[in-house]
Amino acid sequence: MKNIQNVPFSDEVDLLSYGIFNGLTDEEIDSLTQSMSCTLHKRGNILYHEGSRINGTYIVVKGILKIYKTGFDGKEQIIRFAKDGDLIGFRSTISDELACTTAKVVNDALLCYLPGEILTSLIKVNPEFAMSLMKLTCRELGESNKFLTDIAQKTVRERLAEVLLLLMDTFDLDEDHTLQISLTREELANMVGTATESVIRLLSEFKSDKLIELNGRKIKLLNIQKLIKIGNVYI
Amino acid sequence: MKNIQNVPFSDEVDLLSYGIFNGLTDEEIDSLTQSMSCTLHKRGNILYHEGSRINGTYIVVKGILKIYKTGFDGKEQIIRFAKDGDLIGFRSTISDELACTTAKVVNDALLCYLPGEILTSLIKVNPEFAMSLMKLTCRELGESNKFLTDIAQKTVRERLAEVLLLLMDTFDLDEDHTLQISLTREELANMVGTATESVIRLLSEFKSDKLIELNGRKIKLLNIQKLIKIGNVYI
DNA sequence: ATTAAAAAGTGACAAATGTCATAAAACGAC
DNA sequence: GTCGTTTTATGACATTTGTCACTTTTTAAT
Repeated sequence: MKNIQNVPFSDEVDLLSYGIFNGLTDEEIDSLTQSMSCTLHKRGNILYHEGSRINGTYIVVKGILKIYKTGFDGKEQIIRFAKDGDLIGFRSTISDELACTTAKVVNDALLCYLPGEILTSLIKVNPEFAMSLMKLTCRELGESNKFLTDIAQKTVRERLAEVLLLLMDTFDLDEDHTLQISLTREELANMVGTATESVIRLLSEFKSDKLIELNGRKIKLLNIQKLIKIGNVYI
Repeated sequence: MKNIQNVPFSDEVDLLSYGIFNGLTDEEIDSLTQSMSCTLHKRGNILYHEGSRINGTYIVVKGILKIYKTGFDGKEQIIRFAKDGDLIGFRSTISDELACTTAKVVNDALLCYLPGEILTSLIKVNPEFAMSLMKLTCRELGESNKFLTDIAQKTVRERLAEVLLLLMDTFDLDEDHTLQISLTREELANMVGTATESVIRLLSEFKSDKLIELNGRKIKLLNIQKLIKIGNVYI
């Protein structure tokens, strides 16, 4: 099992570079850094399962994870991705519920674990941090509600276009206008909320329509304006 | 315009009866009560619109509101209902974003408005309150993600059964096993995420199958076990 | 390099759901 | 109570989307 590997030098992780920790005093940062334990995780590794008890939060220092729920028939629904600087798992810790999602490593990741007591004591001691965390959660809630509405009302075609744009916003394009993240067709389907075959067919259509270019899992966006129009994406 | 009516006696509202304010000191409660302004709102009244700036939160003392988003083609998607003891609007206030939903009165409501500065100062001064509010938001986020997955993966039939059960949990049944809230077919459709006609047809089916009884907008649940099974609702 | 497993792609078809048109019923304002 | 409006209901039909079966291609492990 070399899927997880301990990383001793947690002090080399600069918490202050992540906006969320901005309001902390030097002592608080030091103490946090001491309480953290950092680990390297390989692609495919599952950090926690839906239904398990997590008592803390992971800071994503490097890498990408997908956060998904499993439907009653076993199909995944990807809720969001977590990347550098994101916190994961704190929702369950704070709400004092079991994990309602599974977190799986998509790109090899360096993660730092912060025990729940440290997190909650920090919330109680530093109101600015509490406020930041709350802001974060509220924004996430806003996004979740927006996506809920889209899934309920938009067609698969619209949602696929939207998801491509969302991936562009989240992971950027390289110099070649290619999405910096590569997902399987199934994973795309699990974001869009549709069948894998539908994604395959629609991607081919988009390709025929010169909106994108496909090269294995690499997707190059050729006509973003048109994608925005197709996806009915505003702002 | 008698849709809104001022209510002078805000001190008659007992904040402590709402769990969220439990951690507050007597002085904090007093000060909150002084800062509150309470109003009576008639059915149909809109408290705030999606895209507007709200700078505060409303405490629902009595009544029911629906919280919904409007899709790009004007169709409503109901996100949740707010009832006695619920807080609404604080998401935008805290995340410092425009309202991402509209709040409309479904059953005449008594609402108390708490200005944003009071809310944020309370968060900063009382960590226990901050924690409660965060817990609330995290739970809401969990629910939103769950519903997102359901809409993405379940059939309309399953979702309708689920929504009926959700309404049962939220608003209870009366002695007659009838849902204590009455919604139009269109509103049900806007919860389920489907067309009004589909809801009408499926309700008729449920009725034929002796799962429910219909009497105008009153829905009587005859076979909850079967509804749970149809909706694939666990726990 | 070889090979097994996973992923991508395609066609045919079925099922679910939305749309439109229209009629009947219920509701609310006056 | 009456009238106009909204809601509910129903049928016919089109469209979207999912499912299944199968082939080809890609990927990853040895």
